Amino acid sequence: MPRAGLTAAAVTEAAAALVDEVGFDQLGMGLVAERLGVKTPSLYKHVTGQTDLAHRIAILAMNQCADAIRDATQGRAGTEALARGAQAMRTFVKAHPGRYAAANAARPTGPDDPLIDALNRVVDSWAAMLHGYRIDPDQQIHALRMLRTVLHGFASLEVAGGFQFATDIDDSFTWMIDFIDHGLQETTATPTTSALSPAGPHRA
Amino acid sequence: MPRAGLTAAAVTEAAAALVDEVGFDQLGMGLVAERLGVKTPSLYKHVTGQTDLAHRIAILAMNQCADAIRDATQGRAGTEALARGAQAMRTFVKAHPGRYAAANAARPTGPDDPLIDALNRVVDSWAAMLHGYRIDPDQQIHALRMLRTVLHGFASLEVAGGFQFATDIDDSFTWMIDFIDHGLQETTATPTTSALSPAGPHRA
DNA sequence: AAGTACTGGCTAATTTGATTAGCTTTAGAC
DNA sequence: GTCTAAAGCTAATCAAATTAGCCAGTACTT
Repeated sequence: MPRAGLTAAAVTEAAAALVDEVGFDQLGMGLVAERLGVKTPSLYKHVTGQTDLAHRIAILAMNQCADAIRDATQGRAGTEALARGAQAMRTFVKAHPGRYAAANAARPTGPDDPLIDALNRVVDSWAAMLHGYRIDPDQQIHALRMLRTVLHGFASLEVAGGFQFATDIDDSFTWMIDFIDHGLQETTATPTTSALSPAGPHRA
Repeated sequence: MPRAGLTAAAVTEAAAALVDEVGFDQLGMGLVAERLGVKTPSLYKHVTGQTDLAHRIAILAMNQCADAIRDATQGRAGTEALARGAQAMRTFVKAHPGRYAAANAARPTGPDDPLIDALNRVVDSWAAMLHGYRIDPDQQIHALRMLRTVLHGFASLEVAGGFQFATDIDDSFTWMIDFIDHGLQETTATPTTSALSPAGPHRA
């Protein structure tokens, strides 16, 4: 009987494809093994267990997501980079809902977890997109967190089927990104006082 | 041997308290039973199983969240309602991370699932908050989705420990809400052309 | 080409946790 | 006081992950 010739990476790929189809919460060693034409215990020669496998899917997902964003924003800046980066992110998540869910569920195991590097690659891409906006350095961190919040929030809600009417969702997304874009431009252009805090964040 | 006097609601409450402490992914019938001073199989007299229990936690969570937002925004409008409602939401999620996670994981079982009502109560609150902004009816849906996106995204990232530096997170949140508030005011005030689409969403 | 060590995959056994079956006794109605 | 429906219990069942230990295929040496 010939061998399957598996490897940790191959198992991870198969599992990632699986969760994209059946949902992350349906991940099981049995299903992965079946898909690879192998018996369940064989998987343990390549991954230490289901937890490890989920963690590997998360790393794969974040790196692929980072690649997609990088490719989409290469050589662009400001508004255009934001629009393309955001679209790339959303497209990736819609195409790979299961591995995105895995990425959200994963927790770094330590300070040198490759998952952290992968996450940082994504965040760095967004930080780069913001450079085109000449934002006050003090506000960079807040703008970056808002970007993460918005992109993660939208992807997360959409994947979870959180939006009632499937129609118009594309419109809502571009509307939202446009809203952010306008606001970011005003952040530097128009000193304003805030109604929420005495000296609002929109000051230049 | 006296009875524990349990009920479906009591089991749900105990389970909700449990997941807030140990995390939603640690939910288990054994832990819930132990906390109630009862043997595991006894729980099945009140809930049909773990899936049902998680679903009940989700409904409880959404209703409590809706209550919190309603109480915080009663009689307020516009900027103030937005600021208070958003803070109420965030406060609730930080106090009850486990049940919020349960709410995110839950899927409605049918068209008349109480979970849908609970979700709608939250969304309605936000829609009410937006009324203070005199937004073009065509854009209401987009603004509402943005609000959901932002509030859910932030809560979700924060609960997951997604923000690296714990300091400044309060500042980031108010900054972000302030950013949204300014943008929403401009949405009606300043007709603008969009860089992303020929006729942008910021038109009046 | 044969020998050999390593490694991948298998079967069988173990463990953990959810769920079900069936019994016993309480709490409330009459 | 008795009677009935339901609450809680113990014991049994089921499903899925994981572990133990065996055997064969691969690759490397000579």
